[in-house]
Amino acid sequence: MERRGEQRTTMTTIKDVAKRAGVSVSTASVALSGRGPVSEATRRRVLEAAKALDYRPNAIARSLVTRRTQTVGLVLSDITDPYFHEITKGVEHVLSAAGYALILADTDRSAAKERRSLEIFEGQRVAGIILAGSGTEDEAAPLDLKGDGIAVVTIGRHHAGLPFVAVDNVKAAGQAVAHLAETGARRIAFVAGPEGLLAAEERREGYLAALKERGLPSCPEWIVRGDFTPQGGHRAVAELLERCGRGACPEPDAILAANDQMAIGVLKGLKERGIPVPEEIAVAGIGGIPTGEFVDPPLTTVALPMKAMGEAAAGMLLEMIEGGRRKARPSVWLETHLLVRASTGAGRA
Amino acid sequence: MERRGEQRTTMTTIKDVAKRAGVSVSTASVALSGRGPVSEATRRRVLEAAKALDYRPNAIARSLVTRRTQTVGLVLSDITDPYFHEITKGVEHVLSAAGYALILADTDRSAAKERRSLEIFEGQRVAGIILAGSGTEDEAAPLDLKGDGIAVVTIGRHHAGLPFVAVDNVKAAGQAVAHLAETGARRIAFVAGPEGLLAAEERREGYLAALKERGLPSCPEWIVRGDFTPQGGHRAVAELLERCGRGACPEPDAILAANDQMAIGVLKGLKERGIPVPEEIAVAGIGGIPTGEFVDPPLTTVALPMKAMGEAAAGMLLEMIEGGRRKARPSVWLETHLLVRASTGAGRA
DNA sequence: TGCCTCTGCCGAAACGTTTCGAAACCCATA
DNA sequence: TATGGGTTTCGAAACGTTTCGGCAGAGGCA
Repeated sequence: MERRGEQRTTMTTIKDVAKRAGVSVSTASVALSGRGPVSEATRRRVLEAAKALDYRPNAIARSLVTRRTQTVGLVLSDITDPYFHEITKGVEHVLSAAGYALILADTDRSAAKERRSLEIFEGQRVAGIILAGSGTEDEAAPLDLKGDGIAVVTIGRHHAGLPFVAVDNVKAAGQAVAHLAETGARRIAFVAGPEGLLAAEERREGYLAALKERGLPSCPEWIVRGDFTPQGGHRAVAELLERCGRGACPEPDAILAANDQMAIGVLKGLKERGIPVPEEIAVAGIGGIPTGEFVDPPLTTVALPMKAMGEAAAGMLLEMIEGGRRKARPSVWLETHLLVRASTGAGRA
Repeated sequence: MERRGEQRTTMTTIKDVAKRAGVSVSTASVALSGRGPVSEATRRRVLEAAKALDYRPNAIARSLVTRRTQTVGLVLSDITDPYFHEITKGVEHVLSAAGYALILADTDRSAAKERRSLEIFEGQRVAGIILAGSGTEDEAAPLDLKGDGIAVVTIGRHHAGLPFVAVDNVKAAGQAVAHLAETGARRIAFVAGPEGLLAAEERREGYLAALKERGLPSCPEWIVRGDFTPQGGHRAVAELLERCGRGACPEPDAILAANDQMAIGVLKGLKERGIPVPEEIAVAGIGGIPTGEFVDPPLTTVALPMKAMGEAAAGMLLEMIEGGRRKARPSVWLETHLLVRASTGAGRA
């Protein structure tokens, strides 16, 4: 029998309101929504009754008949990653201002959990879904959604054949390399992100392209893989210093990390070894997370407009939901900008 | 007319499944939920049909008739504040494992937005609500919820007459003071949190109590108000150094900040002034946010078990929802623990 | 006065489920 | 062949809304 909970949700219904106001249910509905013609007198009576009874329309019943909900789902790969905080904030602001509820799902970077979350969203009949964070494998699942009338927008997954909000990661990495070069770096190492992750690969590509473009030397030993965490950056710097110098490659005079989190780990690693930053090795990241300002030395980075990305994605989604098919859905590229701080700055040759 | 969206959600319904399997709707329902007696043969046919049609039960319709949803709301005051990240993660994990959807609301520390979020939650008929982050004013609104059968658990708001998960902030501040004293500090300053915020006041109280208990001097000029942000901590240290030394109070030899964010701001301020930490002034925080490990010097802090708090709150809520009135609802206090790092450590007298 | 139009209100149907009581079926027993 | 009991299936009602067609009454015009 599986006798579960007693959630006796006996809140007041529109029927109660109608009775108290002495009108039919349909009239009450019309009066409350202001959708049809009602005399001023009854309108007032209904509103009064609703207030007196503390009536709260049942969104569930409403959705059932209108076949439309005021909820959207946000899927992200790890709510603990600073990258998502501002995104989430932006999304939440736009949605709640429009009267939508935000359902959050954290996939822990697991494709299975992502799939499951999407199923729950479908069950809830969300009006739309925002996919943030990186599908590595399994780009098929989100595509399935297109079938059943759920609007989808992705953030930073511009390859999936869905409308997206993104930044140019190739260019972002290029900005960082350019800046490092301008401050005198000649041997720039790179701490890459997790394999197969789109943003990570693009930044790597941008790094290599920028080296070539500027005629800077490149060396396979200067590229070491991380996992987008500070711990990963910390390990990476150990590996980097160990393998360079004794092999064919000389030690780098700058390190670019594919995200800020790793850059912060790099700083910590260098400090532990007593290597002065930026005098001996300059360090830069990509991301622009708030913490970067407070580490030592403060971190130079290429800032991504995260909050704007969240807002843009939510805005696009709302247009798609409320505008129906008529609205075009222009994906958008947002600009990144260099944030120079001390980790590449003063004291440098 | 306000002609809105075209969200034509024409997904397959249980009726389609029933037709394909050649049974009635009610039989299909029973077969799918495994709730009543069905012959093995029809059960299989129904399941097959459901799979073939990619049937996804409509949670909305289900909720309407069962008068029960599988959603819970989480209200927090600022999703950007690291304090909430682990909490949110813990909550999400427990809920999604139980098949519940998490609706997120960010109040931006505004009582009006909190009230509005709660109204939306009521409209959605969430099964339960978790209130994290600090209601300063307006503790009445959450209490109203008790009326209409929505379970409520608070995190860190143990004064509101609702079941709660909390830490002993007084004791936490005491732990920090004790540690500072043990490392030789005699003149401990305090960067307080925002006025009226419960956790902030308790930590302040704990700081004062601990000073008294250990016979350490206290001085009103050593207490300066912050706002729980790094910028606030940064400003606070400026104010502190300005007002002390020239007045009646000597300069402090340690600073305890009411949260880690402010402590990080304090570190930055001291560094800018060339004051060595911990040699001249030791610094500690309360919170245990990840960033603390990566600032310079790494921050000593009293760690709060944030993820466990989220998990505990979600667990309690589920018990209340599924267990009905029978279940007792024991509020819980979780333990804090000191995390010693360099900001109070080596190099100290 | 009679007819028409407009305004304001109402009843009923529908949305997609679950659940409950009753009908239908099967087989065994009398 | 009837009766009975147990199993399986079915039909209908219900959940709380919105929406649509229609109906009553008021007012305008001839």
